Amino acid sequence: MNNYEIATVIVIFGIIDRQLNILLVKRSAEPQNDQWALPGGLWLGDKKLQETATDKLFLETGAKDVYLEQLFTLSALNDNNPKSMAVCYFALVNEKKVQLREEDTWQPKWFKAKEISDLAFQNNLVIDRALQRIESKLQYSNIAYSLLPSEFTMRELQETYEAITGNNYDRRNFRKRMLGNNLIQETGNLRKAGAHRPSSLYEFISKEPTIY
Amino acid sequence: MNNYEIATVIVIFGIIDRQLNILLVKRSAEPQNDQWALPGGLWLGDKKLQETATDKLFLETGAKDVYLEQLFTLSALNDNNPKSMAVCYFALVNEKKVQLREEDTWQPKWFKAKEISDLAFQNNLVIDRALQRIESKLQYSNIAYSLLPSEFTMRELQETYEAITGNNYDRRNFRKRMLGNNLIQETGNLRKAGAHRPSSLYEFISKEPTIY
DNA sequence: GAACTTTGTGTATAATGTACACAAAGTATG
DNA sequence: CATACTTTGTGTACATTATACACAAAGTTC
Repeated sequence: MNNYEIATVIVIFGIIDRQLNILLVKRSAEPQNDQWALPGGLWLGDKKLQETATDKLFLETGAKDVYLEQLFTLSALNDNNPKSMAVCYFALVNEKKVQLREEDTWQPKWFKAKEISDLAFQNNLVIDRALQRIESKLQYSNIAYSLLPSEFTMRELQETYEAITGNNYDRRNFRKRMLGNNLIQETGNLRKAGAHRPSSLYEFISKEPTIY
Repeated sequence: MNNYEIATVIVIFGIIDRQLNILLVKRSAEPQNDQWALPGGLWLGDKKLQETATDKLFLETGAKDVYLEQLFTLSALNDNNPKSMAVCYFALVNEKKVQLREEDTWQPKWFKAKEISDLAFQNNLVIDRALQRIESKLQYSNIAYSLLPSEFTMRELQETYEAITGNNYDRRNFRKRMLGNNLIQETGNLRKAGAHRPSSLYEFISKEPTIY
């Protein structure tokens, strides 16, 4: 009777070498065979939308309990089918904890966010919106917890922020801002890491995703 | 083969007597017969999603070229059908320019936002998110243009803001803030309206919807 | 022309954000 | 084991922004 084509699409962010990366997979099917694209899959209606995205995220990265938020929904994603639509998400994962899927076709790979261009299926639009969203939420929410280990140094936190926004912050002011936000606290532990004063370790007070 | 049920749902805001109102329609079909609900309709895939919402908005209110923004997408809106989903929008209309549809069943009616409760189909969730979104966008965007006539007094603008946020602002500081935002400007026209000094009229510099 | 009502404006203070320099706590080296 | 080295940790002066607050201006009404 009808031929709706409903997909979920995820922009998965990770930080590698102080740079914001996005996970892409290579398509091994028409249309757009052999092109890199955002991971995603069809929604069959057998579970909730968000679960479909969560499952896909786990499949590609093995990541669980990470920050995942809906971005928006696009129609006519596939030019050939006006009844196609995509519900788009973005997720933040700690790249070091992640185990990328290793299989035949559709292998995932990290790409620097700044260097991605000319993807098919409006993927660039989705990425742009995801970048805007992550940057603005960084200012007032705890979403960075999902990119970092449970304990981290102030410097690591700062480098995470800098990777996302592209700015450089003053070390002293950054510390004041973060501690003033009441989002993180000292754990009491120290980390000795070289010929210098050891650093205090911090943690996010809450790891509940902030919705608005 | 499949039985997807894809709907668009719109939270239509208007201001009446300095109070934020939301347009509801009464259902005249099962399920939830005779209950008030957010206006919406099925997406048939014959046009883009946003157009479906625009058309529905026009049908209910006669409003065109108003601010309309996507909120988010919900699955399992209809408990009886897991393959149902709703793409939710919110819109801002100038209540005085609006001509509500007057027909048999499904007649629309304004309700004060604060007094709405216990709607079906997760409608309360949708309204909550719409309220959060409109309030936060008000702070840095021009979306209020859609609630006001093209020329308005500073007081009318302030009352609009107060109706939405529920706050009272200092007249002088509000004026400074608004003029500092570079969103509005004087038109040069005055309005004489009673036994007092006439008021300058203002307009939004741009009426392009601000996306982020 | 006196009373009344709303519009329009400036200034002092508080709060916040930004710029910036030096001491503290370790390790490595001779 | 004293000195050099490197990164962490902290305080203060300044600029910018937000907030509180009072009086003159421009009309209408009586």
